[in-house]
Amino acid sequence: MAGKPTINDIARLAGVSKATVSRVLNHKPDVDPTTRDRVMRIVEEQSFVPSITATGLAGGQSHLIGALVPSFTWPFISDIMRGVAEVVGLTSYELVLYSINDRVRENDKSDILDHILATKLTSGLLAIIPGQSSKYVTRLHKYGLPAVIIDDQDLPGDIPWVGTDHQHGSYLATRHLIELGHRRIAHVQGPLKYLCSHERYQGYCQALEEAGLPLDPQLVFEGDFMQPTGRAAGNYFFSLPPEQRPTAIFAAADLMAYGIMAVAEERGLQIPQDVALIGFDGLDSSAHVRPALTTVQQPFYEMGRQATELLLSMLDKPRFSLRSSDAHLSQPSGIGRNGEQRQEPIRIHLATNLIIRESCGSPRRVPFSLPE
Amino acid sequence: MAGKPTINDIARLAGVSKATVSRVLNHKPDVDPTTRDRVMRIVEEQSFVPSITATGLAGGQSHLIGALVPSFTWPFISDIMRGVAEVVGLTSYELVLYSINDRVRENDKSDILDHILATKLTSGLLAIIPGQSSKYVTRLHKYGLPAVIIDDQDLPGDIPWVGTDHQHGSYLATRHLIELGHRRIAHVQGPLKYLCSHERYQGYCQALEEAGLPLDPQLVFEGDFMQPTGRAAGNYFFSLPPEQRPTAIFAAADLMAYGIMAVAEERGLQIPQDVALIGFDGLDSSAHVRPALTTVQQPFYEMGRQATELLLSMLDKPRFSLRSSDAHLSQPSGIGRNGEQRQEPIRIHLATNLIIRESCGSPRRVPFSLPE
DNA sequence: CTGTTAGCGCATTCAA
DNA sequence: TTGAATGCGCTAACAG
Repeated sequence: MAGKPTINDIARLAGVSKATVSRVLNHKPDVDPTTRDRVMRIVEEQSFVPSITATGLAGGQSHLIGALVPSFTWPFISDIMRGVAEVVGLTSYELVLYSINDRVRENDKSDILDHILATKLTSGLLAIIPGQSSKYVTRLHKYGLPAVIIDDQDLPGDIPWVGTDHQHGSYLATRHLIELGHRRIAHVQGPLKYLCSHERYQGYCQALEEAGLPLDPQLVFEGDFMQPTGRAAGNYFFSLPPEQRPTAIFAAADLMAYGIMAVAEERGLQIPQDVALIGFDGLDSSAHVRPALTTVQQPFYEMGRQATELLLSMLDKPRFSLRSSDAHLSQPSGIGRNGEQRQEPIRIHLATNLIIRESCGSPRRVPFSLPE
Repeated sequence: MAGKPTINDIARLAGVSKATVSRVLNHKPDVDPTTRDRVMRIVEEQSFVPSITATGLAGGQSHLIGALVPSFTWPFISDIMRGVAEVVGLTSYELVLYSINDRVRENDKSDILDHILATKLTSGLLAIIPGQSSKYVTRLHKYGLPAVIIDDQDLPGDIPWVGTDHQHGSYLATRHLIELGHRRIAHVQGPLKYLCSHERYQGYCQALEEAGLPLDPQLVFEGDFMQPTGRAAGNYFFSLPPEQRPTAIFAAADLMAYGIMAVAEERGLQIPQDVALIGFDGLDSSAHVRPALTTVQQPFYEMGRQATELLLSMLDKPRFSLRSSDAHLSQPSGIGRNGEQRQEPIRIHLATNLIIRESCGSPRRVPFSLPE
């Protein structure tokens, strides 16, 4: 019995058939308690763990879930994966990592999904896949592979989705600047090919509108979430004639805010005295830059958790129960544990958290009160 | 034939037995070229991909490799995983992620390894596991699961290892400071429970000694790689009487260097004018802090690649060949493709790269020449 | 060179 | 409540 004990060994040692061992292992109801105990004792003694491979083959359920991640270039992928791993660790599932190479062409993404579908290794998929590519995931879902999209996507598709409430987060950030007394607030957008960029922009607009402030197109700049476009935005805004210059900037990504900070320093502008700044994402490093950056924190870890729980519940494992959560379900109606009668796709929007630090400063001028 | 075609379908369509299909798929030599072509055509037509699960079960080789990662809290895990994923993507293997929860107690790490061993899901393991815990990995290796340790470890064990040449990297950094004219160079160590902390310290000592500079214990401070201990070190060094104060600091981690920068700023000290600073790790963010941080860049991505290639070669897949590399193999003798006659464990030390930026400044005083 | 026969380790019938 | 048989999709040993 060197190596790994098999179900046969356990059956022999316990004096029962392997069928019975299997029954015990799978918590079948119809097992004599005495027999069950005897089997369990041997199982523990031998620290027997059934082979996932064989279980998968025989049962048709692989007990593996896949995670499709866009390489690891984005810092928050780590946080999402922490959440995913945590939840998966609580179950008998294992996690298979599919990563999209950075240098991959758009078509290849489709190939990867084909591959995932073709190998049928995993019985469910968590997809962190930005922008347009998410449409490929929809196809998976059609072919019967349960999938959950995390955060980003093209259009609200017909596939379960867990992500951030981008609009509300942006609304909070912009509103905070307004409450501090700012009236000329600029916004650096993310790339407009991403839905979330629009959503964040909407939040910005919403706050302005609510406060009765005009939306000045001159104060809106399209970036790409990365530092260099932050610099570009900074240079643009800071070159505006003084009276048209924004007194505050809301950047749709912390990295872009860093770029603005760099430009400000180069030009001798003080943050927050000369211009207030708020970012979006809540990267760890934002607490460490100087001045520390006020930012809208996305609940990445929680996103990973919830998405995994959702997927697991779709896989319909009775031993796993979806925890009550603080999520805002956009469709509060019954989740329909069994996929059959799911009428509308589940979409979970997680709340953001505005972390107020130095970069947005204290109230300036007379803070005017907002409409309730 | 809805769903996924099986090897039976292919066999029928091609008019051969499944054994033959299997032979073709596995590139067996003894197959009639005509037959091979015919089978391949059907395989492509049906875009048939054999089930990894079944292949594993039948062949005893799971075609899965595991990656054990210490949660994702360390920023460079991402880079390592990028390298790993890249190489795995080139093969027919898939990657299973085992992550060690942060909150896990030391014993639980052993449990995870037991779990990995017990489930026998993967046929090889890549372990990124800091410090003491690596001893558990050694056991895996004993039980016949090929494993490669990435970077950190307790003692030079008897297990294949791929990591950074910490000592030489530190040597380069310290030497650079010496060449810039510094004579009082402080060092902030990593936690001494990690071997690499000692190695980095040794590199520091080596450079001092080579330059005939005294090793002043007062200028050595034990940190823990994190920012707060960097602050502590900064406060300590900057409180020293002026003539005992270091003119340069070599921190064994970028994060600790950040802490020093923060303290310097608080005290009105200029970097690099008042004190030069070099970090270790080469985090992306180090290029973006102000002043930009000179640092010893660890080849994380390359580490991931090489470790994976090494593991794959141990798994002895003929279709995969270990690329020639720029690594310094500590044991240049034949690697012994087949595990049998491996006399000594393979240890690959990858070279670091000193990235010179603003934080260490230009030469001060009269740069004195070093012994060749 | 190729087909046939056995399993790999387990879950799931079907009888008993 | 349990045991015996059958098969998941594939590889491997054996013949032919």
